[in-house]
Amino acid sequence: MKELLFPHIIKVVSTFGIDEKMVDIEYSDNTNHGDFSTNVALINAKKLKMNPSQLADKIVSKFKEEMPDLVESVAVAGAGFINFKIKDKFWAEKILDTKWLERSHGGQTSVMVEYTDPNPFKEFHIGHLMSNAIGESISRLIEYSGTKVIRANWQGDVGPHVAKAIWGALKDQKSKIKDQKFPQEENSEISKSAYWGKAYAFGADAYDKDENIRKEINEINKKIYDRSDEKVNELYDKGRKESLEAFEDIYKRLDTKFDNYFFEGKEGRNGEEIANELLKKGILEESDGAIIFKGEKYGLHTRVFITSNGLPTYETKELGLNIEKFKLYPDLSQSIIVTANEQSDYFKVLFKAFSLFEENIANKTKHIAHGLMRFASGKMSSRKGNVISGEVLIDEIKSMVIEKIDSNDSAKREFGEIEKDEIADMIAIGAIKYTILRQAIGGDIVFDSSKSISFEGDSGPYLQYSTVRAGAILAKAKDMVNTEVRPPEKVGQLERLLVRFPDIVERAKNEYSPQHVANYLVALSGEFNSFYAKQIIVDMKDPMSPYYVTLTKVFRKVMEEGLWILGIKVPSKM
RNA sequence: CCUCCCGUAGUUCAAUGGAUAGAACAGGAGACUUCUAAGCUCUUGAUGGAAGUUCGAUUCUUCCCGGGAGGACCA
Repeated sequence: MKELLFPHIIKVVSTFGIDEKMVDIEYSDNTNHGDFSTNVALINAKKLKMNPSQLADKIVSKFKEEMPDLVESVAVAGAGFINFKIKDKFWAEKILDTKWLERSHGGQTSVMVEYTDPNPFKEFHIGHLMSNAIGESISRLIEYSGTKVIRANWQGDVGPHVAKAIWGALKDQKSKIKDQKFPQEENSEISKSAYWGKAYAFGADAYDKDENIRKEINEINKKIYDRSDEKVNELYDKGRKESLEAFEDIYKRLDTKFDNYFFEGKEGRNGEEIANELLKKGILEESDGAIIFKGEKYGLHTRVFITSNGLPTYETKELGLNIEKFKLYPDLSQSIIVTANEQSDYFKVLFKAFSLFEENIANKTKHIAHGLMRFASGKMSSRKGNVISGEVLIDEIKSMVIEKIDSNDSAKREFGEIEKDEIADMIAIGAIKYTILRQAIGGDIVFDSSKSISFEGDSGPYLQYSTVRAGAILAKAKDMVNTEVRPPEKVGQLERLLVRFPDIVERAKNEYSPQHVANYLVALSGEFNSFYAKQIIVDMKDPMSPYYVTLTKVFRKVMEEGLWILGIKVPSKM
C-alpha cells in the first residue's frame, strides 16, 4: 500500500524541487492521523525558505489537483505533517487478494549465519539458547526475503577446557574406588551432556585451586593434541561424541538444523599457518615471545594470536575459520556471527587485523552481539558450574505448561498423553524464544526464575493461542468455502495492520531485529482478539460472515509466517 | 586508569529525530457465559541529572550520577 502512494507524492513534491531521497512516508500510529503521513514539508521548508505549514498547504493543494483514486482524503496537521487516508475498499482488496503475502524468491548470493556455538565437554546453557533463538530468527528473516542461508556452528573441541573436563572424568572413574567428591554421584539420572559439563566445572575449579592439578591438566592438554595416551583418547572421543549428540537432540527440539559444523581443532591448524604469514607481512608482530596484533595503533587493544608457549589462541583459530568460510562458499555476500556482547571488542580487533590482508572478508563479516541471560544476582559461569542448563530450563517451563493444562482452569482441554507432551514442548519453547526475541538484541535478559517466562499477555503462548484460535474458527467455517465473499463497506485496524506485515519483515531484516516482528505480532493478535470478542465470525445468517472468515484466514496466515520467522511452532490445539 | 554498552510506569520491555511516550505483568473496576477465558473492555502510573544542536530530542553531542561488559598469553 505504501508503495502505491509513494509515486504520487514524489510527483507532486518534485515540482517544488524536493529530491526523492528527502521523502519518507510512515504509517500513522494514531488512527486520527489517517493511514500514512509524511514530514516532507517539515524537513524541506528551510531549504525552500518557507515555513513548514505553508509548504505543506501548497503540497496538499497540488496533490488534490490530481487526487489518486486510492486516497480518500489528505490534510495538513500539527506543525506541517501531511496525513493521507486510504479508501477502505483498497484495504479490503488487499485482504481478498493476498499476493503481498507471498515470499520472494531467487537471490543469487547466500549469507552465512554462525550462531549457538556451544563447546563440546561443556554444558549447553541458557546463553546458547539465546544465541540460537536470535541466530535462527535472523536466518529466517533473510530466508524469508529469498536469500539462501547457510547455518553454521563453531565449536571448541580442543583446548584447556577439554583437558579440564577429561581430568574431571578421569577423577570420577577413580572416585568410584576412592572417596572423591564428584557431582555425578549425587544424581545418577544426569544426562550425558550435563555429565561432561559437570566434569568440566569440577576440573576448572581444581585447576584454579591446586598447582599440581594444573600441571596434570596441562599434561592432558598436550596428550589431547598429540593423541599419545590411549586412556585420554578414549575419553576424548567418547566425550566429544556424547556432547555433540546431546546438542543435536536440543537442536531438534528447538527446530534448528545446521548446514555446517566448524571445529577449532581443524581450523586452528589452518590458522597457525595464516598467523605465520601475517607475521612475515608485519601485520602481526613478536612481543615477549608471543605473536600479537597491536590494536592500539587503531584505537583498539592488543590481542595475542600465538602464546609464548607456541600455542594458538582463539584469535588464530578464528583466522582459519573465517578464511575457510569464504573458501567453502565463494558466493557469500555476507557472513554474520552471533555471539554474546562480551566479545564485541575482541571482534573489532580481529576484523581490524582482517581488514589489513583480506579486506573482502572484513567488509562482509558482521558481528551481532546479544546481551546475556543473567541472574538478578550476577553473571553465570560455566567455570563455576552455576549455569542454568538449556534443557533444564525448557523442561521446567514445560512442566509448568503441563500443570496449566491439567489444572483445567477453564476450557475443555482434552489431549492424549503424547499429544499433550508435544503441545507442552512447543508452548514451553515458544515462551522461551519469545522472551528472548521480544526485546532489542543487545540487551541483557534478567532472569529471576522460570517465572520470568510468561504465558499471558505479551508472550509466546499468547501468539500461539491466538493463532490456534483462528485455526479453530476456520475449521468450523469449513462448509462456508463456496459462499460468495462480499467486500465490506468499512475496514478496521485489523485489516490495516495485516497489510503492514511485509514492511515489518523488511525492516526487521534490514536491522537484524526480530523484535520488530515479535512486537508486531502481539499488536496484531490483540487486534484480532478484540475483533473476535465483538464479532461472531462464523454465522450462516450473516452475509458478511464469509468476509470475516477470509479475514481470519489472512490473520492465521500472517501469524504462521510471523511465528515461523521467530522460530516458534504453532500447535494444532492448546 | 582506558574503551564500549545500558539508565523509560512498582516490574519486564517498546517507540526509522516527529504529533497526546506505547504494551504486558502487578494493582483497581467490569462484561459475556453463542466460534478455545493462555481471551476481551475500562482504569491508576514513567523518559537518572544538567547544558547544547534542531521548527521539534527518549533518540544526536558534551559533562555528571548510577549499572554492566571488555582491556597481552582464557574463550
